[in-house]
Amino acid sequence: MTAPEMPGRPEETVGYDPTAVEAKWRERWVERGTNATDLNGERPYYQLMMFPYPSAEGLHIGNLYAFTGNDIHGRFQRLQGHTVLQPLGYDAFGIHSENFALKVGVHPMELIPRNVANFRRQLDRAGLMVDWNRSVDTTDPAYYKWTQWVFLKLLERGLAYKKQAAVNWCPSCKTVLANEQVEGGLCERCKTPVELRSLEQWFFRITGYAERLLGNLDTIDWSESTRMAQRNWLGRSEGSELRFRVLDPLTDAGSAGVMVSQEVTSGAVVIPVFTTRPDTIFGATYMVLAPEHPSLERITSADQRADVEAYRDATRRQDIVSRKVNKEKTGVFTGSYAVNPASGEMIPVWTADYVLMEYGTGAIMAVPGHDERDFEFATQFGLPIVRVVAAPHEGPHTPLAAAYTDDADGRLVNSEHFDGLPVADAKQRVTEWLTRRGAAKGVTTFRLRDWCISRQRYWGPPIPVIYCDACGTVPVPVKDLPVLLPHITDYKPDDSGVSPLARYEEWYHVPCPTCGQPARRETDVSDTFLDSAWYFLRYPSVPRDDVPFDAELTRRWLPVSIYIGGNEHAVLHLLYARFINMVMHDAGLVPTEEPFAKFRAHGLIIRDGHKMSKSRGNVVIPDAYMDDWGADTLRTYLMFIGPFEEGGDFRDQSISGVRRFLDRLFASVRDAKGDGAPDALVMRKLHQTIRKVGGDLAALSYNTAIAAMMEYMNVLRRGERAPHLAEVTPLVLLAAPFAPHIAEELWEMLGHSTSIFDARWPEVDESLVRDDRFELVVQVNGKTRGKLSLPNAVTQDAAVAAVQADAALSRFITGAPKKVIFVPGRLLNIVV
RNA sequence: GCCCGGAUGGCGGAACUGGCAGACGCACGGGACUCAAAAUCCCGCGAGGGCAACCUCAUGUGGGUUCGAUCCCCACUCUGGGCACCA
Repeated sequence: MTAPEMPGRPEETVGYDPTAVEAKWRERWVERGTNATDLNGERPYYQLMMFPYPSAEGLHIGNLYAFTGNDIHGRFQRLQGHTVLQPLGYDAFGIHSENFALKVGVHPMELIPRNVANFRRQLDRAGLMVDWNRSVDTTDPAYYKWTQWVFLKLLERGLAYKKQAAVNWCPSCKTVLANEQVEGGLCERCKTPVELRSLEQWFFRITGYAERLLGNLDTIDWSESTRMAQRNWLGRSEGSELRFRVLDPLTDAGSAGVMVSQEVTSGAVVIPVFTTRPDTIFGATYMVLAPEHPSLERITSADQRADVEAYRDATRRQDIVSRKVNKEKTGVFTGSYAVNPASGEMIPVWTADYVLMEYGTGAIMAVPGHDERDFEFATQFGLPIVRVVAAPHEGPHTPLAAAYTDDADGRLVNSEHFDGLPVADAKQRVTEWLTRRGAAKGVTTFRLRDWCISRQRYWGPPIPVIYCDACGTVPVPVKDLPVLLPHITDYKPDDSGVSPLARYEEWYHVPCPTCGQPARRETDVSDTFLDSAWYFLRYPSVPRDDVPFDAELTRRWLPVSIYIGGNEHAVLHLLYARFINMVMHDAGLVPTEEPFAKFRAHGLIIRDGHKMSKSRGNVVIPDAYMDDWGADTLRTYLMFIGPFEEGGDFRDQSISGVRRFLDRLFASVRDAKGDGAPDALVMRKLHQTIRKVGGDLAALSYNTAIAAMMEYMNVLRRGERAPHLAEVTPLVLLAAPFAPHIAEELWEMLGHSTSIFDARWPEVDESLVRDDRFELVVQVNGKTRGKLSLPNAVTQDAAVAAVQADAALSRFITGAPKKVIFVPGRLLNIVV
């Protein structure tokens, strides 16, 4: 021990110097290789945190919050005897970096290493148990070589394809956005209204995995809110596909009021529609096709052609915002009629942009009586509204003031032989009936679209494909990877719809790998989300250069034991990562379908009741707090603010309480003595605390774990007595995950020459915790009136007798007890 | 509009499976130490009443179930988030 012994008067020398202690242990950890993971070690535990984007501003307090919560869990698992792999890397490709580089006029290839170095410095200061031997940087050719390999793997498995598609185009970022990157019609990055543009794009067939991505959600240990967000995003609906015959306007000359017999409609176009309410088929009074529907032109009558084309052109030009914000419905009659397959009636066919080509079949049967949108449209254009469901108090002709969409206790009306059936029964019966007439039942539709991964930008991994006039689309051979991103000075995007790389002929001219003739490279780069969709597979295999991930190591370390990150990635990153992992599993390269056995979203840190923002000037700079208080105090305080999964409010005032706790911890160890026997009551509290903290750490309930340690500290330091070594040594271990530097220092003061993180978590001694007496809560008529200390084995009768013998309690009992509720070991309630 | 979650002292928050509401910390008040201050240590700290022992009220609002409700049920208010013309 280095400090002088001053039992009884610790207050004069309380306190420690975090700056010196933390610097010492940062160095010592590097020297000893404390944070390096032996990948062949026993009981592997893969502790993963979402890797950061290394911004120029440096580490954000939100990053630090997430990483600290992660680190504490990882350190705890290590103390539990696991070999913990806790890697961290950088997600440095993407529009964010590129835009920033353009703004400050520094090439991203110079900017990113600078930012990474600054991040690394801050991360080291925070005392994270990160194995830097297994880091990744998505912009490093040694990494994106394998991102390109992932693309080729999907191409090989028929999961990557190219198509001309209307895509979301941000006129400000000058690039295509994935649906996930459009929020309310605005670019999530720059808030510019997104336009529709038709471009040739690479897509991943994630929709083919929708059913499994949904089904597996029930099998993984994730926060319910995250799973719910994914379910909503996948948006599965089950229904039927009905076939509507549209009479050919050329041969049938169909017009209002003219019934055309089915025999003369042989040239009719059949248009499938998807519905979740086949029971309302008799109420389908018109049909609507999306303006982009391929059959629209075929069915439009000559006299309506001009109107329909004008409408289609108008909607095409319109950006998503005005389509979605303009609530009033627009549409045009096509001049054609379709046959309602249930009633045989002729119903008009319209086109309107409230029907989306991307969902279902791009055409609907409109049931204005029982669908709000159809009701609005029918009202606006004077189309017939027919009631086919009636609530208990309504009849078949009760007028509809609005769409009646409630299907709980309605019964069918105006539906021929189905009249009177409750909706639930009708759904089944009508579906069966329609199925016999050519409809398809049990059809599922997803809201999810295929993942567009093309980006017409510079700062990303080039998509590894070559176009040859003779051989067509040729994948770059794996041996030729990586397709290096060239260092070009003019990487500013333009309106051309192609990547800046397309301006560099010397780069994109390349001989065809198959025939050797002159060919051209793909000039688009891939979406940043592809970089992050597989990085967790890479960590254990760094620095292998011959494979993306080693078979043996992957089998040993995957799936990830626990993944911690922000809920803002609930539907983007987490869904893509699950998809890519599932594909790799199908390819036999990864042991499980799901990459993350357990996922927990951490909360957000706000400050003084408000979200942190530069404009508000309330941003917490981690460096400043580490200077003033030390990293250990900042870490512990962040975790003490509130439940880790909920976040909390950062208040400057409150941090002092945590620092006081660490000062007292330091003083306790320094003052502890080894002679004599430890105090029995203190030891009981200690072992209760060991149990409590262990349980809380496993459950990420860090705030209550810290409270429990503080509570123990209050017991430990009560009175003038110097603590006993046996009373403080386990406490150092409990505090170690939170405050690793001071814990190492104290561990050394306690005479250890190896790292505290190579020690073991203290065992709970149940014999110390157990007590043969307990505090019985005494209630009279449900009101607590006091408590009695009684033996554990006390019977109800004995407990009642004890209460009656106690003057302070028995005075509440007036008359004979009517009823007695006795909860052994806890409570006695006497009802009089 | 639909789907999740939340609301507890001056503040952040705690409370196992329906069983002592307010742990722990901050702020605040009082005391010890000091010439003094800071630091440190000790005591108090939901509201109202009482000299006191104690009593009454109290977990967003209004009902309900129960011996007993912060916890379960119904209705509502406010609030955070997700989805949103998805047929």
